[in-house]
This record gives sequence, structure tokens and C-alpha cells, in this order.
Amino acid sequence: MNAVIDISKSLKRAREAKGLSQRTLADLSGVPQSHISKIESGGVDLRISSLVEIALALDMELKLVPRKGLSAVNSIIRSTQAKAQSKSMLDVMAKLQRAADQLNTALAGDRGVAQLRSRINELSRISLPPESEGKLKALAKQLQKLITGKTEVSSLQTVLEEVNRLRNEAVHQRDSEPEGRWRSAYSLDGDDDA
Amino acid sequence: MNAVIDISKSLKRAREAKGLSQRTLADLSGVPQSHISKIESGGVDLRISSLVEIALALDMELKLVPRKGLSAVNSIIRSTQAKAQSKSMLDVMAKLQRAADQLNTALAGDRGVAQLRSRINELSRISLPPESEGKLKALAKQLQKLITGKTEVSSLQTVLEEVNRLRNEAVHQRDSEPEGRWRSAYSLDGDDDA
DNA sequence: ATCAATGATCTACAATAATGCATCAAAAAA
DNA sequence: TTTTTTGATGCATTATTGTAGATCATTGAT
Repeated sequence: MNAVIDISKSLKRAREAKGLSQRTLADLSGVPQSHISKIESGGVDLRISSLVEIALALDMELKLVPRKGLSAVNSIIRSTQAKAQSKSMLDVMAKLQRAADQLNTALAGDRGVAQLRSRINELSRISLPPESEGKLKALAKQLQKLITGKTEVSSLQTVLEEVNRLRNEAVHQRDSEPEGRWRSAYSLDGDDDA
Repeated sequence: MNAVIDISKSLKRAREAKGLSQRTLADLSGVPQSHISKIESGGVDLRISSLVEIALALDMELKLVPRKGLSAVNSIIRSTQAKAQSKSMLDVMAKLQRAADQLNTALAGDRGVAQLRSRINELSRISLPPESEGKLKALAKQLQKLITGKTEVSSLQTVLEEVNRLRNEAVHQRDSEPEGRWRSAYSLDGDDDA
């Protein structure tokens, strides 16, 4: 049942994309967490009613698509998801840049901070893969801690290293991947909510 | 479970559009006829695997669509179905016209046949609703019988009355329905298979 | 260090899907 | 007219989902 596995994966991906835990989704959908765990792992052959409730909670809907329309539909699904992803990524990157600016102001004259800010700006001009989003979030969080003085300035070096790592990974993947889907999605500007 | 009912209806509609009986679909899909009957009437809350097998046999696929992409997807589904329908309808109408031509040649000089042919040509210029397709098919079949001499020429009158009935129904529905979805679908020309 | 969150796994039970026949009533075909 | 086809319904049985808890192991946060 490849199609059943595909549906399971779609559900899991959508949940993760929304940053929901299984327990939260359980509350939203009315399907118990233990069952959601089994569903996501492809361990049960779900009934339509259960699928529809979970999908609803994930802002999705179940459709039967004629084969002839399938590629067009797949393309719409992909582009809708990419849009959501790229908006989210842009938000996180903007937050990271703001944090770097704030830190630079707070620790004016610190060469490490200036370097970090410069690197972050550089990073914002590179197309990053969707999986980087979590790491960017973590970096923003760490910068917030530096701004409020909750961590030692010595951790700046760790942050800088992580930024460099992200950059190197993106550059490396860009070299070895075909010209990028996420590049064009990431470069999409504006906010064309329908 | 409105969504579940919608899925059931989609399955039934698709089956009927392909002119399959439940027993034939049962053979194609591996799901027993008695179960298909229950499914189509919304009497069971189907498992994904069963749905996928039936959909496959009906040249359809199950997709999870993000809400933001839904209207675009619905529009593709509708237009794909309308294309299939209009092509099918054009085929049947062409067959009917050919049969009328053949009959006119075979029974040259018969006033009834000439009148019938004229009426059929007139009908082909009217936008007919999708549900007329079955009746058109039946008419074409009857004309074939007249050509081969398998029925009495006296049944010409019955055929003529049916053609008139179809015409009157279409005209009547056109008057009382908003300007037509099926008009534009029917008027689609060409054969733009992707 | 402890506590909280997370996903995975288990249990027992009730409800229901799914299956494979058979049959019926109505409609269609011969 | 009879026969065939069609969709609906019934039956008995098996397998599975779904539920509601509880708990575990791991990870992350404090």
C-alpha cells in the first residue's frame, strides 16, 4: 500500500511543518495521540473519517483527482507548500538579522559581533534548504540570549561557527544539487495570499 | 461526515461516467460488489486502502490538498471531468449523425428519415446537459438497428419523438437554468489531451 | 540534578470494515 | 414473454480500527 504510506507521510510532514506535537494534533483532531503515532508510521489502514478529521486539523482536504489532472494538482500542492515554507523561512531569517543588529548595537565595537552580523547578512543572501529552518530558529534564540545577557559572550564563537557551517552546507549542496527548487521558492517575494 | 459522503458520491459519479456496473468495478478493483454498493450509498466508513483500490480502477488518485490550494485543485478537477464529458458527448453525437446519414442513404426519399436527420442535426447545435448522453447512445443504437433492418421502419416515429423530447428538455432547461456550465464545456473544441 | 515534552508502545474492549456468498426486486435486453 | 443485468440487502465470520488510558525511553529545558 504505497498510497497509504504516502498519505501517512503527508500527514506527518504537514504536522511537523506546522510545528505541532502529536498530542496537540490529537487535541485538535479528536484522534488519540497513540493512534496518530501509529498512523504516521503507517501502522494502521485508516478510515476515511479519521483521515478527514486529521487533515482538517492540518488545514488540508482529501480529494479524488482524475489521473489526467494529477500532474497539475501535484504541482499546485507543491507550490502551495513551497510558498508556506518560504514565507516561514523568510520570517526566521529576518528575525535572525534583527537579532544580529540588536546585538551589534548592544555590544558596539565588538569585532566578533560585527563579524557575526556580516556573516548573517551574507547567509541571508544565500538560498538555504528548507531543512535549515530549525537551525536558523535555534540561532535566533541564542542571539536573543546574548542580547539579554543570559549567556556568556564567549558563546559568540559557537554561534559564528554554526553560521559558517550552515553556509558551507548550503554552498556544498548547491554545488552538488541541480539548480534549485528551493532557490526559486526562497526568492519568491511578496506575500501573495489568495 | 460530509466529506465521507462527498467521496462516496465522487466514486459513484466516476463509475457511472465510465459506464461501468458495480460488478465490473468489483472485478477491476478487487472489492466485492455488495461492498461497492454500500460504499456508494455512504453506508460504510471506508479504509484508505479500499478507497485507493477503487479509485485506481476508476483512473483516480487520492490526494491531500492544502486548504490554500483547494480552489485551484477543485477547478482542475472540474475542468478535467468536463473535458472528458464533453469529448464523450461529442463522440456520441457524431455517431448519431453518422447513423442518420447512413439511414438517409439507405432509405433514400423517405420523408420521415429526412425529417429525423434534420432534427438530429438541429440537436447537435444545441448544448445538451451531460445527463443526455445515455439517451443519445440509445438513439444511435436504435438507428443502427434501422440501418441493418433489425427493427421495423415504423419505429422511426418513436425515435423522432425521442429526439424532439431531448430537444425540448434541453431548451426548457436552458431557459430555467443560469447560463450554462455545460454549454461552454460542450462547445469546447479540439481534443487537447495532455 | 529534576522535570517536562515527545513519540512510541502496550492493554482490553467495542464497533465496524471487509469478505464471499446468496438472494431479491426492478429494469433492461432478448 | 423469458432471461439477463443491475444495485441493494442479508448473513456469518474474521480482522482491524479506534478508544482511553497508562507507561516507557529519549531529549530538551530548567
